[in-house]
Amino acid sequence: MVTIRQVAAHAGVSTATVSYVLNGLGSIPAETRARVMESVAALDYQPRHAARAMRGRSHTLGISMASGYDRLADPATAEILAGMAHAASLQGLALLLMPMSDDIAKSCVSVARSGQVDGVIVCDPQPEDPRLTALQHAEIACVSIGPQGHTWVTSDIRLGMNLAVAHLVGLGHRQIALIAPDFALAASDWYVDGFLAALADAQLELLDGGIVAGGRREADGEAAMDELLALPEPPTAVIAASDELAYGAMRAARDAGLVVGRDVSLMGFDDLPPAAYLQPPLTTIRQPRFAIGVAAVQLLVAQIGHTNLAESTQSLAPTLLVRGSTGLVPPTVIAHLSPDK
Amino acid sequence: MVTIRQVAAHAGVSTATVSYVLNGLGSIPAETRARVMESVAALDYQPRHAARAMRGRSHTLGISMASGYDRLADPATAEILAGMAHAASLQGLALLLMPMSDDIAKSCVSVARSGQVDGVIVCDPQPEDPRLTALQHAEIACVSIGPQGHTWVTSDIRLGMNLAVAHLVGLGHRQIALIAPDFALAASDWYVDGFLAALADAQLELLDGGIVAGGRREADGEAAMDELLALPEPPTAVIAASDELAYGAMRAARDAGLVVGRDVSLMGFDDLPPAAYLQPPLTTIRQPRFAIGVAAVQLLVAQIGHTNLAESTQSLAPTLLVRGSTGLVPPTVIAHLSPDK
DNA sequence: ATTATTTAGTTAACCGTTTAACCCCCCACT
DNA sequence: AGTGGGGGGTTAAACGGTTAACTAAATAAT
Repeated sequence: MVTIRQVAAHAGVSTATVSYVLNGLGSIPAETRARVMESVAALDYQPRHAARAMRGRSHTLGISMASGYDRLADPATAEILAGMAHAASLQGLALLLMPMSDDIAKSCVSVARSGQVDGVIVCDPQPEDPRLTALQHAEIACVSIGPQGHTWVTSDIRLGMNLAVAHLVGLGHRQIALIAPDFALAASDWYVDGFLAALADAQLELLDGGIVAGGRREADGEAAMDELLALPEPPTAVIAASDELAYGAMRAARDAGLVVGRDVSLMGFDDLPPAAYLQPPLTTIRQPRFAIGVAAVQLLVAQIGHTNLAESTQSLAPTLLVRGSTGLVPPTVIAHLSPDK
Repeated sequence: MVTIRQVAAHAGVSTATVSYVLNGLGSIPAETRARVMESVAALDYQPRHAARAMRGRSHTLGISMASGYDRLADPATAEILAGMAHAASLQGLALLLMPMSDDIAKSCVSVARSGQVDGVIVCDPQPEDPRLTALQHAEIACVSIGPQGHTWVTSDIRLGMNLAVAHLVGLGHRQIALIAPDFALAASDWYVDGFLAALADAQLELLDGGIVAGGRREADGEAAMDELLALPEPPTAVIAASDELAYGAMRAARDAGLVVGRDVSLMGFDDLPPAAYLQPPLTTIRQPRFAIGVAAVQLLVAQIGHTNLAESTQSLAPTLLVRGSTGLVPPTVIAHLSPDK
């Protein structure tokens, strides 16, 4: 174990000088600096992280998951994490997947208060998430992934809905329905609000029964689609608030004898890995997950430096991915409608 | 910032006593113990991680990625990570996504030597991976995900191949081909060896041209399948060494006018998220990714305790997932073959 | 009755850096 | 000659725990 003292002795200077050289502080002439660096190299010196962390910061950001680390296996979460890891690495920061006990809020705060991390990124924040209140109370820098707490970053769902509706309108659709997301989701209102706003933008009226309760799982999407298809005036296009709902909706449509993309258009929301492999490939709104991760790190870093815990939020733009599940509004439907109106 | 000294003063004992109580060491009577714990609670004391890490271990395991953190976005990697995080959390260990510079091997070793982590899990080890040699040279505990280095854990590819071949043989197939993986993969030999061994087990001969060079991407699988279908004696069943190759192979088969699962059977290897959503859903070999992550942590922890760096490897069993892309060998082919033999 | 052991603690020396405060020497300026 | 000011360092006090070594009293063993 080589210490800074040994390096100092080897270079014939004091430990302070070595420290200054290593941290680029103080006024050290090039000649001394070179001698010290030589000794560092010769002894293969590596400063102890724990010792430096005792004074300054740990240069580590914590990641807190809502319930268990099973969520990490979710491709969407993984992509956000990749963005965070990428951004952190660029700044020379490490990311810590914080260990957790039964009381997640408590274990999350204690890891932060122990100084092992300089701040925390809260993933999947629940409404009134106890982690957020606890972190805030302990005055620990934190950012949440999702609209919760005082500093957060999320996908601009409203914009996504606008993109989706605009795409369908551009294809001639006038009767567009929404399969709503799980209402337990923090951003669930945004889907509905965004949908309604987008309809208004396009000067369309909401179809009777045009918003149907969805949920989270594929089966929910299937049930919702069945409901929509049974409507007296069924929609020609359907937006599912998540890809997973769309999977189910697609099955329901197919089971009803409809060809998705021709007889009825269907859009997802998320762009999960299976989306491109469905038959037909799913037109969807891609969430800017990697960018969300990057932004979260940047926001957190900014917050750690300055003690001003000013609110700061960021909504990142999703993008439209046109694939095969959406198409021109079927002429038969138009014919059926023309005399109707 | 509450320190151990303040707790000691509050409880009317020395700091040593507080430390012993907190770590469950020494012989402290229940009465004193209780008094100390009360003070800890009253002052809301939280020991500094850096200070404890200066003496003992950091109770943190490092994760090193091959090139960049983009790999984290890969669902397969994510699932392994979830397993690691789960296992680590159970032991009260944190997982650190180590920051990295251009020279990954160097930055990986320096983080470990700085004592920020007690050991490293090396993901996606390349043949002759510089990280492994460097870590080993620095005598840092490490485990790799994949057959490389002295301690590793991986999926039992040979067993997987056996499962695959056995499944197809059970369906009556006798002419089975393999689309080989990227030969840059550390375990690439295992796929071919396992396939050959499984054929031998079933007392089948290798088809002429029955092993075709694959690769990594979907397009490679497509090309490989085209090649197989053009064979004078085409296989009735094909095993792709990865799901991604299978996606391409499925497309090629469909383009050739074949119904996968009826005219030709196709199997993947991995079970990635899209597999279940293909048309037909892909029969595949599910890699025990979560379990691999768990095992990696356990192996690493075992290695950290004892300084004996004994070799220790673990191959975890994959499982067969029967879906729609495999079926009974087509009768026409049997008819065609019967007189042939 | 004396010695050995156990119990219940205390004291203080670390662990390896950082950094505020200080020092000394040399040069320039008045 | 005296003074001021920087360059180029050094010294030593933190930082907040852990733990080896020690003490004092109580209990057990001989």
